[in-house]
Amino acid sequence: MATTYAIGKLAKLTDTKVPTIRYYEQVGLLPAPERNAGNQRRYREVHLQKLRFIRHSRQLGFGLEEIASLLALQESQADSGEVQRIARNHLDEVRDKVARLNKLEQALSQLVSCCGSGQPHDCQILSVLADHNLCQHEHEGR
Amino acid sequence: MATTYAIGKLAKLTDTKVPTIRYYEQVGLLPAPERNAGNQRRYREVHLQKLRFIRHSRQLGFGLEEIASLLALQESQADSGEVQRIARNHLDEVRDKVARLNKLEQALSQLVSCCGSGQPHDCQILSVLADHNLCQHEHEGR
DNA sequence: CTTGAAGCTCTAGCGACTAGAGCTTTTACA
DNA sequence: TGTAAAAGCTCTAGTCGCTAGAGCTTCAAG
Ligand SMILES: [Zn+2]
Ligand SMILES: [Zn+2]
Ligand SMILES: [Zn+2]
Ligand SMILES: [Zn+2]
Repeated sequence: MATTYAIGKLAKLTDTKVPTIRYYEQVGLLPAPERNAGNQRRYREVHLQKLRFIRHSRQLGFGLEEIASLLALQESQADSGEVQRIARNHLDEVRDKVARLNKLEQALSQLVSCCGSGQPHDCQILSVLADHNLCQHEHEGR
Repeated sequence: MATTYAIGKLAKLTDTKVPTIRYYEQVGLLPAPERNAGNQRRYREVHLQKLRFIRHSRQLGFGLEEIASLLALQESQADSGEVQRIARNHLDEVRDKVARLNKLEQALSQLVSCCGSGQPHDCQILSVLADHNLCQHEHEGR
C-alpha cells in the first residue's frame, strides 16, 4: 500500500508545527486525511505536496485565502490569468508595505537622531512623539 | 470650570474612532475619565494630550505596550535612557522588517517575471510555489 | 416634547496561528 | 507481555489592535 505519514512526520517534512497543520485542515485549506483505527490522521503524498505548496506560499507572504484560490487553480488546470492576477496583486501589496515602512524608517531614524553622540543631551524623543508638528515626516496610513 | 470633551469630540480631535478610544481605556493605556450624571465620559485636556501621544506613536509603529512604557516615562520625568532604548529597539525591528520585505519583493518579482511579455506562455508561478528549489531566493522568517 | 444623534455595555470577529488541559493511542524497550 | 514515554486527539482560549453589531440610555436641538 501507499506510504502514509503521521502528523508529526508531516510536520517535520514541511517544517510546520503540528497544531498549524490541524489548523489548516480546520479552515479547509488542507483536505482532511483518512484516520487509522485509533482516530489518528494518516497523510498521503498528495497532502505532503499541498502542504509544501501552502508553506512556500506563506513564506512568500500570501494569505490563506489567496493560497486556497491558488490551490484550486492548480487543481482545475485553469488558465494562468487568475494565478498571475493573484501573484501580481500580492506583489503590489508588498511594494506598498515596503514604501510605508521606508517612510517609517526615515521618521524613526530622525526621531532617535538626537541621541546620536552618546553624550547627555536634551532628548527630544518624547516631545516629538507628543506632537507630529515637530516631526518632519508624513508616515500616515497603515 | 475646565473644558471637557465628549468621546466623539475627542475622536474627531485626534482622528481616532470612538471604539478605539474606549479600547485604549479598557487596556489601561488611556486613564478612565470622569463620567457625567448620565454615565458618559467627559475628557479633559490631559486626555487629549495623552491620546495625541498614543496616536502619533501608533503611526510610528510602536506597539501599545511600548507606548504604555513611553507614557509612564513621560510621567515620571525619568532619564531618557530607557526612552532611547525603546525607540532604537523599535527602529531595529522596522529595519528588520524592511529587510525581510525587500527579500520578499525580490522573490515575488522573479515569481511573476515569467508573465512579463503579456504573451501566452508556460506560466511557472504554480510550479515555483510548489517547490522552493525552483525559487532563487531565501525569504525565510516572518 | 419629541426625535435623532450620540453615548453606553457587552459580545464576537478579524488573521494566522500558538499554548494548554485533559484525555487516548502508539511505540519502544526490557 | 508489561510499562512508560512519546505522540496523537479534541476543545478552549489567548495573541494584537482594533472593529462591528445588538440593544439599550442619554443628550441636544428645534
Ligand atoms: Zn535623544
Ligand atoms: Zn509624525
Ligand atoms: Zn507566468
Ligand atoms: Zn522560495
